[in-house]
Amino acid sequence: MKKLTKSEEDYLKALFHLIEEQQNDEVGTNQVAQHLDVKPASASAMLKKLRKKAFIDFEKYGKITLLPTGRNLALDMVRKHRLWETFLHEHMDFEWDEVHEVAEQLEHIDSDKLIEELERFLGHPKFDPHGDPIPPSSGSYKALDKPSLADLEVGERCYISAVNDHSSDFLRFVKELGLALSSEIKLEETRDFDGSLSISFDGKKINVSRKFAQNVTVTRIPERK
Amino acid sequence: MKKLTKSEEDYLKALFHLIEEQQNDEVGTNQVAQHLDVKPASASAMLKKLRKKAFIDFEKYGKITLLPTGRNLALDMVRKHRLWETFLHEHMDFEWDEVHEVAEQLEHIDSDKLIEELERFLGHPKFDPHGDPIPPSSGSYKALDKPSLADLEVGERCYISAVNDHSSDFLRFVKELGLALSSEIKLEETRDFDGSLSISFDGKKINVSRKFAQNVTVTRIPERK
DNA sequence: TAAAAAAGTTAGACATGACTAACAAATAAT
DNA sequence: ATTATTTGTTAGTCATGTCTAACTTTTTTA
Repeated sequence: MKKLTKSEEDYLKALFHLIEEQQNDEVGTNQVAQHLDVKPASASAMLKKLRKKAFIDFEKYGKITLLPTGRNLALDMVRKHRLWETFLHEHMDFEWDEVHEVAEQLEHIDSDKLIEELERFLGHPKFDPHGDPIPPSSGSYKALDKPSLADLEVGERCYISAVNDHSSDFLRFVKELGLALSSEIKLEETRDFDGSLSISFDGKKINVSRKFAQNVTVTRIPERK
Repeated sequence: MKKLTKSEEDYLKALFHLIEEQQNDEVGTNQVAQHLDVKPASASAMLKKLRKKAFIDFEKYGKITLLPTGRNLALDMVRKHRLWETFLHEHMDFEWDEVHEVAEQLEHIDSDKLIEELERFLGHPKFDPHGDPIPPSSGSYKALDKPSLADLEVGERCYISAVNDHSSDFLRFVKELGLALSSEIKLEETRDFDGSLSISFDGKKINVSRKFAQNVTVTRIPERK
């Protein structure tokens, strides 16, 4: 799992907060832009990038959804932010209104060990200085985060390990395609304009939508050299 | 004093370390590049930028010098790095060989208060986990860091408050120009290709070299609107 | 001291992530 | 239902900091 840029992390966290704050989960480009103090055009570009990486999803002109992977990453940022705020308040003599700005910087420090140790040092706090809950380490269920067909790189091969949509509609479609758990699938190409994918298996090559691909959990086949 | 970018800080710290490590202070572009794992061309560009900001000095194809301002900033980075290393080692259970990488990130956190508090929290340590000395806060003498003629922005006005080169050669030249402590000087323009400056005073407009300007300490005259 | 090697610079390209200006789509108001 | 407004997108620009390739200067060495 490759490292995110500071900006990518900021956007994911912003999306998470906007979804939390508003009871409804109708998050739009302009809200994100305003929250991060950038212009809508900039947000638009970054959101497209995050969609391509399958952290979020949205249709053109539509509302934005945090996908599980993106949500986990956002939770991780919130967790780090609140642990650092607690540290600043309890040990560095920062007032509750001083902690945010510095925590905003500290949350981007990349070290799993540091965060684990920090949590231990602080005595596994459940709440930050503002009374907001500190999310638990996502380490556990992050490990369980299975890749979907949409997470593959072009050229990668995989087997289907599960399907996540149990609607008869979806299952019927899978069957119709001739896809089975034993099929060795290869990702042939992805199309940026609509996120759809081309896959091949059993000598056939077909197109599937991104939505479809996200609902198919897979096991990667290591590249043979 | 405007904030430096992460890269600028890295380059200043690299220069400081290269000068320290080698007994001689002959630091070149390629050494800097190698130390920071970038190509010489990249280092060349950044060094030019730092020279323009008067943190360092060097002639084309020549060796690099850290000017006082740059040295202070570098010392600040070293101080922060070593304080964080101490923190990681003593409180976060990091081994001596694990601290560096994370401290490398933490040293760029921008908060004077945090560093002061961290130092207090650690009990004002004199040495880091590797036994390297932790430089004292430069806060004190940083405040005394007087701007030179070369630090002005184009259009700014100032009075001369002191000259730093006491050679008769230099002093004779100042007198010859007709410059006096009471002269109101305005920086007219700067030329990137050789760093020289155009200044005006008493109705005259003259050219001086960057070396010259760096040896003239000034008091800024606030802009009148 | 003249050729070879090393060190340093410039020019031009690229990625990231901002911006503005112009346009398109969706929602709200009359 | 047809404007008007808000929301979102695209195209093109810019700054930062990196890169490669080609070139120049300095230093080494034979």
